Amino acid sequence: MATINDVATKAGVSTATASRALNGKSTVDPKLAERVLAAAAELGYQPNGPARNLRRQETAVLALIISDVENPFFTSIARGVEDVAQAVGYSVVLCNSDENPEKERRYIDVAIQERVAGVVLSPTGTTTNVDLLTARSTPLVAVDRPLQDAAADMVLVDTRSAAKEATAHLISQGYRQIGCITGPAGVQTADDRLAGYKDALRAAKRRTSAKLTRRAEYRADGAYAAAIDLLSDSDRPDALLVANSTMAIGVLEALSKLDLRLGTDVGVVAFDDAPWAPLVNPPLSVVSQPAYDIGKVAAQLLMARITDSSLPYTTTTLQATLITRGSSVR
Amino acid sequence: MATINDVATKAGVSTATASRALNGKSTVDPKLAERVLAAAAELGYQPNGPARNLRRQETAVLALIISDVENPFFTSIARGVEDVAQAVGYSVVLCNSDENPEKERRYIDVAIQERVAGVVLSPTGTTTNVDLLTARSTPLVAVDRPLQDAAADMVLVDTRSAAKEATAHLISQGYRQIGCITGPAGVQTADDRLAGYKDALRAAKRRTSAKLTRRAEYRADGAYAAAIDLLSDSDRPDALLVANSTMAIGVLEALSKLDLRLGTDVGVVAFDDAPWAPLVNPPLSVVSQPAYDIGKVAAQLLMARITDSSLPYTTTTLQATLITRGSSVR
DNA sequence: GTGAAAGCGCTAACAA
DNA sequence: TTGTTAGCGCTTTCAC
Repeated sequence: MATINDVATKAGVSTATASRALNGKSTVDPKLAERVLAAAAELGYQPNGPARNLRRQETAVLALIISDVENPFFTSIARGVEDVAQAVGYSVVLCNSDENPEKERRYIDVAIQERVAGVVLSPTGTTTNVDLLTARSTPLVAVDRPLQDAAADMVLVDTRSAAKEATAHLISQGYRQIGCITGPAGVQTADDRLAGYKDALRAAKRRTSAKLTRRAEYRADGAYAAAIDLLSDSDRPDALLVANSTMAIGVLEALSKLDLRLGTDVGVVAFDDAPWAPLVNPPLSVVSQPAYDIGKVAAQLLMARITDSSLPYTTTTLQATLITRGSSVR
Repeated sequence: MATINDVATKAGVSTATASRALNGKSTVDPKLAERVLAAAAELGYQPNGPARNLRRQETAVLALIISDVENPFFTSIARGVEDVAQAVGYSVVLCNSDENPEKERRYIDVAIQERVAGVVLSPTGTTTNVDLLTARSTPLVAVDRPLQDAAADMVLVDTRSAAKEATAHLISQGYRQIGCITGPAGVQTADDRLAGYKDALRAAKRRTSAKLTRRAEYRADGAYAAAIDLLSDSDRPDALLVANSTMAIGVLEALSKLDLRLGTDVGVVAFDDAPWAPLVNPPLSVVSQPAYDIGKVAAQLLMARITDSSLPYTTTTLQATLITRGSSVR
């Protein structure tokens, strides 16, 4: 493994000059610079990242800790973060906390230990402890879910009013008993979507009933069980607001299992416009969240704060849009 | 930022002892060790990763370079890799090459510069240059797609015979004109699936015709265009083998656009058992690849080679399984 | 514009 | 069992 010393020797200059040339500093004789570059190429020189990072006390790496790599919503965020980071020469390391606070904590530790330049985090809970990050003043942006009074920028979606709008849409389509399947209590997006659902019922002077709402992990299987439970009742709901697209899969499976027709027997609107949503029969109505933009904005905020740590903390709230398709029409 | 020196001072020992205690070496007096640990906790000590990596000349990090984060097939692989790595205390950084050889090269550079312990790569092409890795003897495992005579383990899927089996299934179901939509030439999985398709036609003494096959990027939009093109012909195919699940989305959109009924008008079998596959109407028949296991095996091979670099290179070929559902039945 | 030299924080000889 | 010390590869003063 050629080091910068080897390159310097080969080019007949000091390591200092080699370093300057390799980093494109202007204060170096073009002839020398060329010799250094040539030597580096010839030796197949690759800078030693750890050494550089140690010396510089900083890295050009962002950590992106998301709660579920297998959820298209989060991978879209990842794309947004990555595109911004790439453009300014930063790398992104993706860590999957799997909705597991323990794993999340481990990855935060790793991020600190590797001295990453900044962290984008979709917290597993509002109580996620980011003090370690704050203590070392590692820039942090929370996405999708807010963090209780943390020193961090946040990029959120106005998911409560989106849920309200979606529910109001179901009401306007003539569904009478509208239920809701949402995520675990304490997960802000889950609570917000449930709240928005209730907002709409209240606005329409409908009674809300605990019998019509279910909570489950943000996964297909939990949603499947919840849907079976909800829809097996004789007084079953005739429409459902579903809190994300993985859950929607479980709900649609339940419908099919119970021989209930989507749209006709049970209207459905689900959060997240998964690529397959238009393909089911009838096509699935969704609340489309601007996932890519969330990632993009988050990365921009992070880069800005890396450059200038004195910036005030901001919360950006993006809008979601209701896309009505056949599944919410009688 | 407390350093190990601060911890040592606070505990009243030398840095060496502090280091040993922190790393759980047995050769240290339990009393002292305890004092060190207490001091570390009190100071909120977090080891400096770059310094440690520089000194140790190794990192407990694996790089996983995949060609599409938004494809469930690859995220399943990621889960497999991650689970194995976690279990032995390694971190995984996920890099998205986006089927772009340029990005792929950049990430390989990053992996080398950060001196990762090993790389799992789904190469964008067979010609992907991994010489840099080989030169520094960084352990490498290629997944999904083979690498031409590279010093690497490989974990592949017998996708050619799976394609043959899927096509034979379509033939047995009475489809007469079977077409194929596959990925770009030069991408081994794309070529293999096409070859398997032809194998089956040949075995059934059917003529193969270039008019029935199309190539496109492994994306929904490309497959959509290809399907529209293929199915608009008066002599259109009455069944299609589709090379992955993102493409399947495009194909199903095309079917719907052209008002052709899945299964009845056009039988379809697609690669990859996406979570939504059972939900379309009729449910989509698929070739299910053991993605999670690919990742798991790859990580195990990598860990083994990190431990013992003299191991012979192996190629593991896993089987795919045909899951027939309604979309391939008349 | 260039070089000599210090030092980032850590681990691992080597000595005691 | 513990401490002293060198040095991983790099960047960056500082002096010239």
